[in-house]
Amino acid sequence: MTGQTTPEKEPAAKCSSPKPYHHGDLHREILCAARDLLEENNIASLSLRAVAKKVGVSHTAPYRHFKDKESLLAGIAGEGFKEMTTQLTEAVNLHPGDPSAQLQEAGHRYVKLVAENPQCVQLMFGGILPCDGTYPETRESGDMAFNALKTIIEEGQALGVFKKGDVELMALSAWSSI
Amino acid sequence: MTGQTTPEKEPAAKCSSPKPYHHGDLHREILCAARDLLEENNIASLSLRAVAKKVGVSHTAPYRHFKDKESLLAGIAGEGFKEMTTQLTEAVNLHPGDPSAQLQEAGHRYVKLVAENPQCVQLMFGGILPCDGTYPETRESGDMAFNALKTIIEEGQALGVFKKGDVELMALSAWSSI
DNA sequence: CATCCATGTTGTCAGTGTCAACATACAGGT
DNA sequence: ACCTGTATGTTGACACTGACAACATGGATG
Repeated sequence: MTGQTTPEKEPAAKCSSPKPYHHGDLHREILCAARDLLEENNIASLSLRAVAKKVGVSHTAPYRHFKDKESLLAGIAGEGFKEMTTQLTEAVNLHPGDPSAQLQEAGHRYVKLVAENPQCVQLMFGGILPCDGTYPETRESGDMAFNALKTIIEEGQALGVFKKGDVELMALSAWSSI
Repeated sequence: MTGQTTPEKEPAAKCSSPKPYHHGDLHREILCAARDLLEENNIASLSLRAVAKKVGVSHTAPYRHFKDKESLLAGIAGEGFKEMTTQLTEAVNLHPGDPSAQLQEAGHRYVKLVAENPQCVQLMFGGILPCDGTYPETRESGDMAFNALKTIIEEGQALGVFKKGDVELMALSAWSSI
């Protein structure tokens, strides 16, 4: 094919990956494939090699994007937290000025998220990953989701809808009870 | 009967195992060793072979006592629940007629148990094991612990110390918040 | 055009879960 | 006392896995 224009690659979804080199954003594709395989079975039976095969690369290719298996898991958890943040934010935007409805909507969306991605949620909250600073990105994403929840409660207190009290503690309570 | 001519074996702790054949209660020794190794690292890095080596048997010996690795994990979780039931019961007996103190004591003991056996607790509540009837014995032990907690709350309500309400729900709340 | 480095592949290794085949010793019937 | 079945333990093997080293490739940069 002489008229070889740049091998057009699919838009590669929505992620913010700066450098798609040879492959079209392998990092993202691996994350997606891993997430799919994770939900198909369980965490223990997720293998890097299966992920690589699903994406269509060699069995060590993932090591160019994730230090080891746990690192990949942390990546998946991070995506989960981002998704959760999105849901919480949408819940807020859907009911402006009504923290009570926001909280209910948030709860509803959370249940749905758990129902659809049980293994991923397990990964996020199951204590499989170390909670220290081993995976800063994952931790950051988790904090964002936590803050989104805290925001709802703070707003509710400001408007007198929720009882006053330690926001941190209340958020933590709601957080842990899920 | 020349008294106990049978080769004297150590009391083998407190478990109810009827038939120590060749080895002296391998089933129990495997459980103990597995629990130790589990706490030394984490669930993912616990291997049957390491357990077998620690006990001093061949790498397939555990298969005579546990169907597979998950089954062994379920056994460990069961032991954990039994231990928890013991702690809850002791908390009750320590403060007869004072459900409030019972609950506090129970909480105290629970925290201690978590601090000393984090991996085991993770196994019990982390959702790693299937919650359906796959491991009846484990489930039964778990129910016993749950009932022990329920008992405290019921007694508290009967004595007017705790607010009335759905016992099941309150217990579930306390249960899940830990 | 030369070079570097991020990316991807091949080959390899030790470790793991699990099974089949075999060995052993206790139990109960005869 | 012997025979025999069965619960228990061992040896050997297999496929799979995570991880590493060495090598290949191609885009970016000078």
